[in-house]
Amino acid sequence: MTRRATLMDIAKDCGVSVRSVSNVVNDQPHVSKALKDKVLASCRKLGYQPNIAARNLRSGRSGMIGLIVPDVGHPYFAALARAVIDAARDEGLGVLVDHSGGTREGEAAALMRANFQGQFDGVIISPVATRPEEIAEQMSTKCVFLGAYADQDGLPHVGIDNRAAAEAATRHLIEGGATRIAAVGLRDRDSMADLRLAGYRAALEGVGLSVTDDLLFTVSGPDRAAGAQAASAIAGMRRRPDAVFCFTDLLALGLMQGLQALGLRVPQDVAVMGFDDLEEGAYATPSLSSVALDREELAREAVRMLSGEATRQVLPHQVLERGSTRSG
Amino acid sequence: MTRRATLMDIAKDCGVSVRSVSNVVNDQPHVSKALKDKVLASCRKLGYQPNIAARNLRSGRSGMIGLIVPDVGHPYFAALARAVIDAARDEGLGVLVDHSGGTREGEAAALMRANFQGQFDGVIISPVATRPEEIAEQMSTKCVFLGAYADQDGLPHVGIDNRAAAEAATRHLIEGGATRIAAVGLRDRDSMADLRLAGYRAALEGVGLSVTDDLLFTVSGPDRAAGAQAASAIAGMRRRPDAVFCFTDLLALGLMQGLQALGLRVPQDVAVMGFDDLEEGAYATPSLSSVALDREELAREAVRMLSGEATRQVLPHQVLERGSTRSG
DNA sequence: TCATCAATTTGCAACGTTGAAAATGAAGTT
DNA sequence: AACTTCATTTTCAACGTTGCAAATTGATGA
Repeated sequence: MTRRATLMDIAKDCGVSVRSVSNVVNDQPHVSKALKDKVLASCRKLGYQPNIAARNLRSGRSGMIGLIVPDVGHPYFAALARAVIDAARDEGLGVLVDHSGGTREGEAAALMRANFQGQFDGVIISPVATRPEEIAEQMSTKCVFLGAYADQDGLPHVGIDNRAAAEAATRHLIEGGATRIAAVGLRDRDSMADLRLAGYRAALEGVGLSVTDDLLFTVSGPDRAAGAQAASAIAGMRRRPDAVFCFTDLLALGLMQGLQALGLRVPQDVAVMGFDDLEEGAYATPSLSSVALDREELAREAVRMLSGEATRQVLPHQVLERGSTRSG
Repeated sequence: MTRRATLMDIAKDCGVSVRSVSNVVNDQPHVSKALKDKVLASCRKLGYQPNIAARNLRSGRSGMIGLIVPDVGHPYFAALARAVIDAARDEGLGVLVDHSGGTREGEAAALMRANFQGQFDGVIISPVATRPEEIAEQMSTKCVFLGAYADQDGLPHVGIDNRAAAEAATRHLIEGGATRIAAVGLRDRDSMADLRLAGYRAALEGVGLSVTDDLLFTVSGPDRAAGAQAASAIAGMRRRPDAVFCFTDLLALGLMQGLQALGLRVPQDVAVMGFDDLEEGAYATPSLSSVALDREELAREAVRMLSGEATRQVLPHQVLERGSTRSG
């Protein structure tokens, strides 16, 4: 195991200056073909690999971005991470992934690590429990926020119009004939949920349906178990809803499974609408209706924003009708 | 926007040498309390953040490891990534995640990026289409292989005994009363699948059941769709199997959904066994029996192995009986 | 032939940190 | 008083790269 070759080794081998080798390696203009060939041959011969740390030190950039999500194991964020990694790759960037657990302390810790860990060329973050202004303030690198925050002016941000999307989703249930529609989601501190709740409200009020508290179910987590729990609560109601709008697909999947285990049919007894368009939802029984967005576009936009000036992108969404809301 | 503070700034501010500041920042022994206090106060005052690139250059290590999986969006690898990130964090390491798509070219490209992208302190990789020796050969960093490769001597490797696990899973189906058991999985180039197939064979032969080719289904991909496709094939068989062993949970989930859509009951008509213990399987209808391993332990072991000497760890597995194989 | 100019190549210094070893200084020993 | 010991602090020189500006080369035109 011998020392890695450096620019100087190549330079000596070729009998040229270190700087010239660097020029070749970095594809600078004004390099003669002869030099280039000679140097590249030598690089291959000696197995030259640039020392990224040195390059980073000198250039001040790292070629890496950070991605902070609540939980990479969660299907939604897994899909998001994939999209971000692909988008970053297209820009020649690597992605260091970290997760926060979705708690305030967890997010604070992840931010610390991001500040400390590396010189990121930027950080993409999906915050849950911490306000973007607060995050931007304590970060030493440019941050782009991914997801859905209402009105944080000036902070770079990519997402969809959650309120409008939730309203459209709820309206879809109404158009399917539902008249008593429950909402299931997180509430506490989660501004995304607030927006979706507002959309749900707006849809009901838009057709003169009243929103009563007994139709609102706050869940304990963003997972299937929480959805299943909501299912028991809903199945046991005196006046059972004929449709449920879940703020995320994972909740909806847990809910569907719970309802069915309790002998209710989806969508005949209860229609179910999710949000996120997880692949898993398309394969559930019945397949889950959901709100979709273009994740790849979302990721590309976020990565682009890290190096650009734009600060706010609202991407389109789409309500997908599948088995869980298909009447008849 | 002013320049970031460096060790030298702190040194000047405190009237001590740069090296002393470094000593404090790095918690070296033999630092007087007075110096330490003075320096730390100054660091806070000037908002000092160490320059990681410089540190990396000087120390020759980066505090980062690479993780290369076929697809971070795949639930199994998403869960794995989470575990690796957690394990790495405990060692003070960050994880740069990349995916290969599971093809030979994709893996080659990911390896290139890993070699180039950064000076990793190590790379953890779950190869699919490329042989570990081949990978180890072209990597400039230490690699630990995650998953299940048969007999690659000397290469650091963590996994379970796939053959034994598959045998146990199949035996579980036999003990449930199945006599005609199909196997569904990838075949091509995927040595993990080979091992599982071998285990399946061994279990059948162990009780005198013959393994016929019509019971072996090769799928086109590692996803639900492929499982659903297998379902049609199986449902349409002249002599239909009474149980199916799928080499992964995702296949099993697609299969179950497919079978049910075709009017077959699981497990009454066909019992289904998966492999991987995805959270999703526990919430399927019926819940999916599967082979489990301790992912956190797997990840910890892999990370540990990057800095250690050990080269081979076989972790225990466990067959979980759930609804999809529960008779009566 | 010589000045001019563009294309190509080079030297120097710095990026911010840490390893190695040397210097300092206080306390203890002979 | 001279010598050792030990904790603490400092000096010096890299680590491998690239920005800058200057130097060299070779060709062109006067």
